Amino acid sequence: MGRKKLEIKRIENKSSRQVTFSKRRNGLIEKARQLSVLCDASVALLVVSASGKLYNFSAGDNLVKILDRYGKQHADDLKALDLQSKAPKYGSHHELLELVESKLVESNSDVSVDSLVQLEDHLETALSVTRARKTELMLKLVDSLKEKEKLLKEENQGLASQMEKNNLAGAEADKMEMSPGQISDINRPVTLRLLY
Amino acid sequence: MGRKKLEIKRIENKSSRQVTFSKRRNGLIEKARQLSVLCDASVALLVVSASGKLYNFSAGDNLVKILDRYGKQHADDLKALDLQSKAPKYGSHHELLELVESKLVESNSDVSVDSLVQLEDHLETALSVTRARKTELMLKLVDSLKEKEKLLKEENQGLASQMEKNNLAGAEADKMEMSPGQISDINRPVTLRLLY
DNA sequence: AACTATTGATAATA
DNA sequence: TTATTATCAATAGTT
Repeated sequence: MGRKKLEIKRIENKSSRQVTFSKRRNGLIEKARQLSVLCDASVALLVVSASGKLYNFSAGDNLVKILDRYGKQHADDLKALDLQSKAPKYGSHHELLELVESKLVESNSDVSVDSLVQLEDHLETALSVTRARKTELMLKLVDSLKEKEKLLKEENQGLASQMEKNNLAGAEADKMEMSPGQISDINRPVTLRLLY
Repeated sequence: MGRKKLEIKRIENKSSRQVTFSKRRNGLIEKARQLSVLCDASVALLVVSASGKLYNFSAGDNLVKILDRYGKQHADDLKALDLQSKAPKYGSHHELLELVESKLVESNSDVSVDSLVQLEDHLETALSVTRARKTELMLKLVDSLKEKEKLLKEENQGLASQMEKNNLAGAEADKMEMSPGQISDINRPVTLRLLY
């Protein structure tokens, strides 16, 4: 779409790569917006430049909802993420507060509205990503607890039925301390009451 | 880019909306791929169709890495922000809805910037409340599941020890089908392996 | 799914 | 960066 056909491979010239990045990034965002409007869809787009700067866009729904949805459908892919977040790399509470404070001072001394808008955007994206991860982690925790519960119930039932079997065998010999009736009326119902 | 200029607004005809969605989604993904290759960038793209189906694409890095990277980059700022959402107690859900609704009616009849600023404040508060409640409810769910787990474990242990007791009594009479050894070596360890 | 007439995007350029 | 414009690419409507 230009004066010449361009092969799709890394542009070696640094400045034209930069120009192309800027143009195509804007084009991509516009296309995303159009898709969202035309087809009533939600679109989230994250672009990280080679220099590490992140650009984000979302339409039709906020980024949180889209990411949440992704998290639910791809929980398995995200295990690595979970593991990383379990070993937090954050400093102490005190350190964090100091950092935030310094960022705020920074932004207060900079009077440009544009730069504040940019900062707002970055923080909002970061917040969205973090919220999505929080939600995802909590959902996974709930799932794992439910799974544990299921296994425990199975185990419990297995033990109860095994016990009943043994009790019947014992009753036959009339040597039991506790009758089968006591077991099924007192012990088993406790479990059932708690779980159903 | 077609036989006719297309206005960028929701396509009302369902089937042509579907066709356009499919075409443009593919186009968007191709553009994302090209940007990634040409400019050595990472791109993540999530698209949710009106019918709720999710399509995702990423290039240059996998989506998890892109999200994770950005999350970490700003994790420090966010930790502090999260702390804010712990304290406050708000009115009922119903009250809140009424407030928001009344503000919306107000703002539609009054276009002043001031009133919109006020509305923004109110809505942000409502959003915070909703988030806080979500988190609170999830934490409660987690707690209740953990409590269930604890009770089940106790129950399980009770059953196991009761069973062992019965088995010993039975063994004395030499009428057991299953020896105590089988129970403690085979049945009990399964529980332990699954839970710890 | 294909096919094209058109519009849209953008590479080179300034 | 921003603007221009000659080209190439995407796609809307059609088969």
